[in-house]
Amino acid sequence: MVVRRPVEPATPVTRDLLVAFKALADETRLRIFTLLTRQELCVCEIEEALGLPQSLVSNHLAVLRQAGLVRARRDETVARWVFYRADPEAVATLRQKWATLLEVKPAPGDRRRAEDVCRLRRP
Amino acid sequence: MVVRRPVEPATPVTRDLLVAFKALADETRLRIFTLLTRQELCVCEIEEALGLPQSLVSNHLAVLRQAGLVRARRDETVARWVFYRADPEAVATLRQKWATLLEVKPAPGDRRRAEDVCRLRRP
DNA sequence: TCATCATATCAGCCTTCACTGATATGATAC
DNA sequence: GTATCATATCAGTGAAGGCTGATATGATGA
Repeated sequence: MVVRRPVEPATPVTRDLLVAFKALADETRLRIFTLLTRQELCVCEIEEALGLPQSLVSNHLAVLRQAGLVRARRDETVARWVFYRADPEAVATLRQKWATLLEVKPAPGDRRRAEDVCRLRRP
Repeated sequence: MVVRRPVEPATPVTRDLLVAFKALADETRLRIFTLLTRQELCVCEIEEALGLPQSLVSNHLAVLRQAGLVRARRDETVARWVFYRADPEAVATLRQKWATLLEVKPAPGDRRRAEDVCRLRRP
C-alpha cells in the first residue's frame, strides 16, 4: 500500500498549461483551433469545413471555450449566428507560460514545482 | 446518419504537436517532464520527489519517451540506474511547430489544414 | 402563429487511459 | 549460487472522455 501525498491544486503556471494541453490533445479540437487562428468562423462553417456533425463541433467548441482558448461572439445583425475565434491574448499567455516552464529556474509562485525539486535535495 | 470523411493521417505539423499535447495533458506527466527539464534524474529519484509508486512513474516515463519528449540513458558505472532528461531538440522543435501552427498562412506541406480552409472557400 | 434555422445540451454507448498490484528482467552484492 | 536493487511490463479495474442521436432553446421569416 503506497501512501500518496494529497493532491494539491496545481500551480498557476502548470495549471494553465495543463488546461490548454488537455483541450488541444484531441485531433478534432486541434484542427478546429487551428482553423480559428486563421479566421473567425461560425459553427456551421466549421461543420462544413471539417465534415463533422453539428453537435460534435458544438461540443468541442465548448471545451475550447471553457479552456479559454477561443472566444464566442453573436453576430450583431443575425443573432442566431455565433462566431468563434482563437483568443490572441490566451495564445500569447500560453506561449509565455510554456517558455517559463522550460526555463532553468522555477518560476516565482510555482510552489508545487519548487517542492518537487526541493524534495530531491533532502538526503 | 452523417457520412464522415475518412480520417486521413494528420499532417506533419499537427501530428507532432498532437503527440506532444497528448503526452503533456496529464498532471503527473507534466510534473515529471517539468522536473526533467531542470535536471537529469533516475526513476527512483522521480518516485521520491513526487511520492508516486514505481510502476506508475515508469509507465509515465514510457509515454513521455514514446512521444519523443524525454531520453533515457543507462549509467555507465551502475548499469541498473536509468537516467532520464528532457530532449532539448524535441523541445526546440516543439516550440517551432507551435509557432508555425499559430502563423497566419498554412505551413507548407500542411495539407490537411489547407484542405480545411479551402473547403470554406467553395460556395 | 407556425416552420425553420443556428446553436446548445443531454443521455447512452463505447473507447481510451490512469492507476494499482503483481510479476518479469537484469544488474549488483554477498 | 542466492538475495536484493532498479526498472520494465502486464492484467484488471474504474473513471474520464469522444461520438452519436435526440431534444431544447432561441432567433428569424412567412
